[in-house]
Amino acid sequence: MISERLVMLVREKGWASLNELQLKSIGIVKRGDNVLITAPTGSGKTEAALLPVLDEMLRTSPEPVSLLYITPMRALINDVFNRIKWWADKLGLTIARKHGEVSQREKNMRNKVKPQILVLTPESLKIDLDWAPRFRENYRSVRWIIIDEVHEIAGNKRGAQLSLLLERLRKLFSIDPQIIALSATIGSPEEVLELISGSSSRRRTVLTYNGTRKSSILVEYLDTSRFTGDEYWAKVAWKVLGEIEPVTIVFVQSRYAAERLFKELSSLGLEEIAVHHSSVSGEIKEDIEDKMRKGYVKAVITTRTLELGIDIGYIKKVVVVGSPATALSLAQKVGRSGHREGEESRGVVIATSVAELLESVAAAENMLEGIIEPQKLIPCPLDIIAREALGMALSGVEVTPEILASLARDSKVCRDFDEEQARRLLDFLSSRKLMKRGDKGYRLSSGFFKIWSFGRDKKWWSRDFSEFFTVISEREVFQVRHGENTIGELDSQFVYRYLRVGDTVRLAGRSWRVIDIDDNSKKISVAPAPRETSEIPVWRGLAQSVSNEVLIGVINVLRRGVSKENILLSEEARSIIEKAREEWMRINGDEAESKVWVHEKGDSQVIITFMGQRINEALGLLLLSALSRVTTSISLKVTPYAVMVKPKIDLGEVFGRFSCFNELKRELLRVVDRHPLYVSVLNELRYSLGAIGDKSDEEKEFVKSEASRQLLHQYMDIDGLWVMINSLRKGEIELRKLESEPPSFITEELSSTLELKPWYRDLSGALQKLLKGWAFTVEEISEALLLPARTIEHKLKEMRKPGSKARVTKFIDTETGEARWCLMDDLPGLASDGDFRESFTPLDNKQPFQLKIKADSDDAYMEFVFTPSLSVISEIINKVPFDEIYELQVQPLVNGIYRNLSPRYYFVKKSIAPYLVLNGVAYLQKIKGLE
DNA sequence: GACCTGCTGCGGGTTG
Repeated sequence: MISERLVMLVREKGWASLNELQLKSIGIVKRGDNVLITAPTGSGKTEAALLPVLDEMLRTSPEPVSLLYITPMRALINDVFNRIKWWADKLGLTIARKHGEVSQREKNMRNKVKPQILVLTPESLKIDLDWAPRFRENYRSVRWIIIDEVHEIAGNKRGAQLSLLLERLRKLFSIDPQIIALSATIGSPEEVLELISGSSSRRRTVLTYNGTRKSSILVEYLDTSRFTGDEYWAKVAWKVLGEIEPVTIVFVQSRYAAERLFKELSSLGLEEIAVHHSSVSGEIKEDIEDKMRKGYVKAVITTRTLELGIDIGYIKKVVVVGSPATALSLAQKVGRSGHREGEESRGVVIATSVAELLESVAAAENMLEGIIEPQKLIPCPLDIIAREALGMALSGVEVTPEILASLARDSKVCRDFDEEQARRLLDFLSSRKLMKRGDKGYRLSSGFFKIWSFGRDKKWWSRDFSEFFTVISEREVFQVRHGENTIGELDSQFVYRYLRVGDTVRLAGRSWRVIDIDDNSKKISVAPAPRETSEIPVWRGLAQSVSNEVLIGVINVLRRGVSKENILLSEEARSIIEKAREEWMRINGDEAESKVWVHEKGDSQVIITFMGQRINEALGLLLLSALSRVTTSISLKVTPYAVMVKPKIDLGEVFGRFSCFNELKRELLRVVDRHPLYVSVLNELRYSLGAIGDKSDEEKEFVKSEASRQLLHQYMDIDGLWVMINSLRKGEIELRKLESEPPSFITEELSSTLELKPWYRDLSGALQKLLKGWAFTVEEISEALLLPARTIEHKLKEMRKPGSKARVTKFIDTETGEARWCLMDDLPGLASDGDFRESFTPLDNKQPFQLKIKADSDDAYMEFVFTPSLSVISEIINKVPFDEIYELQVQPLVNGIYRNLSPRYYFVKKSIAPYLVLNGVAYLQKIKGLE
């Protein structure tokens, strides 16, 4: 099947023969189909794709560049480059590699010695298509494209980007290169193949190869519920220590956990172990990988970094600490072990809670059954399409709506993208000055280089030009500071979702009270706080969410017990599962039909749905919107099993409000921009669409609706929620009250989940808009904006200070005695003829009062005596030698019992001071009258 | 103290 020359080389490599996968793939690849080969790591995939292509290349000695080998990771490029180079050198083929860390010198060589084979990242391909006019011409002769580790990008925005790039390549040179994609076991191979095939006219073939390798999974339970801090880690370390058989990979869920466990294992006397995660330098990582190949280490503690890509030699065993959450992630981790033909992959999962235990068993069952989660791509991500439009313009093309629409459609990134939508996108980019109309279409405009800047005339919001080519956004963190000292960093998603001013958070081994959160500078100021029970533990609540497939598996385990034979359970794990099953059966009995249970306790309500994270997230958003009409203090927790909400709400009534899907969707869209994750989604879009700079406050409807759409798609399942509501309405699912306690693992899971809190992006802008022309109490504002009162009050106090963009002030509503806030500039209007006139009108203007004023908190008061009329007061105030008053106080001249009630006003501009003095007098006279 | 992935081209000039 392949030429003699290659066969000789296979022998020279020392291989007895090609393996089953390689033999199978040669025939299929030679047919010229677009192929997706799914096979476990270490089964010789690279050669399976490469050999038939090399064979063809030998026959035709094609022009440079004829083979593109694309992989999503730099480390993998270096690895693959060296492997292919061995063949290329022997066969007299030219080869080059390209990624961000390849030296300029090596990159420059490409134009001198043209490579027939080019190994590169999707981002480097984009650079060539957008920005390398000279080298780009070589792509004309591309005949094969191998895409390695395609499962790493098919489900995310990099996948959409690559799909668009491949389509651009086809259209640019009217070519139809053969696509050969390589992937680990995935859930939706056909769709992935379709996405990268785009408009190619070649036949599609999926080649699935499971090999002879079997897996066995041991699930263990470690009860950590009574332990915290050092004790917790000591317990985990002991457990892990007992599992290590060289070489073992131990997967944990955070870099911190990796370092902490390493320390603990070392102190237990374990030597020859290492830590591997993204913050470890590349050099050290390579050294560790080398030691693994040589068997010089006993164990490596790692995050996901060792799940990806390169060859790490023979691994005896894999240990996973915590819930694997998806069968895909478990399969990829366990697949790292037992690379010898015919040998088992051995995985041990250590669950640290009952829910984790159930999820681990379910994930293991799914994995062994081959139930792997499908890749879920956001359909039609406008930000990614915009980047391709800009990229084409950067390459000198005038982009027309026709070109853009057919590119998006043919690439399958956006199947129903029409010219009208394309025109709207291009018009929006033009309105943001990234593009402008040319003779035939849209060209690049100077605004593009203001965002993606070369360093000259850089604005504070500018990004480096090179960042234009990647869709991976920088990990955003808030810096936590106590005075001048930096305490640590917190992930922005964590902050948006769970942290508010006034909360107590645990960080760097102590408790801190949050004093201020500045969204612009991404800084949080804190002060030491006494230990409280209500503090927020940073490490909880943000783990990867449990997939629906695993959730269904959990329900099966609860109904039927553990069914697979190759899942081993420790005695303890088995009895814990039995206990959980008993509790489950106690409330559900043997009845097959689904129910939604509602359990009330005190002022809170637990809704047990078992419908998964995404439906429950949507339900949470719906409850947030419903409750916001009733109250201002809402507490909400979301898990895949249940939603907890405070205060209680009549669910039947809430669900009854919607008679069709569109009504439900409209309601959710109304409140979605207050969802804490909205900010992160929006931030990701803003740069691609140019929605930044001065006008960022008034987000254009265009950007807002795209951000809402992506948020709903990514984190919530509103179709699923509608199915649930509709089934409840039709009586197919029962809404039943649960009188007894819910199963304890559900309560346990809820208690370790953090409260979700609404977030307002640009809160001062929202307050400014709301307050315009009127005056509200904090309670009223908090209700209107769905935010806790203390957050509002904090912001308003900040906004009254000089220098604030929209200054506010507060006065007393004499009718109710409540404080009302308004825009400082609105005060004269409200005082003279608004509904609040009474609050600024003294009942008696003969009675003398005393006025006390100071410019700063340390200053002494200036004191004046006056009788209340606007002109008299203004005259007095004008004697004050400063424009900004720090504190202003009005007192009755005669001592009385209400002397202590003298109203005080802070941060007052001199021009509005007379009105506040009148307000103080009116208030004092009112309560005097009440005496 | 969630995790992971990526990131100018081209040609002319100077220096050893």
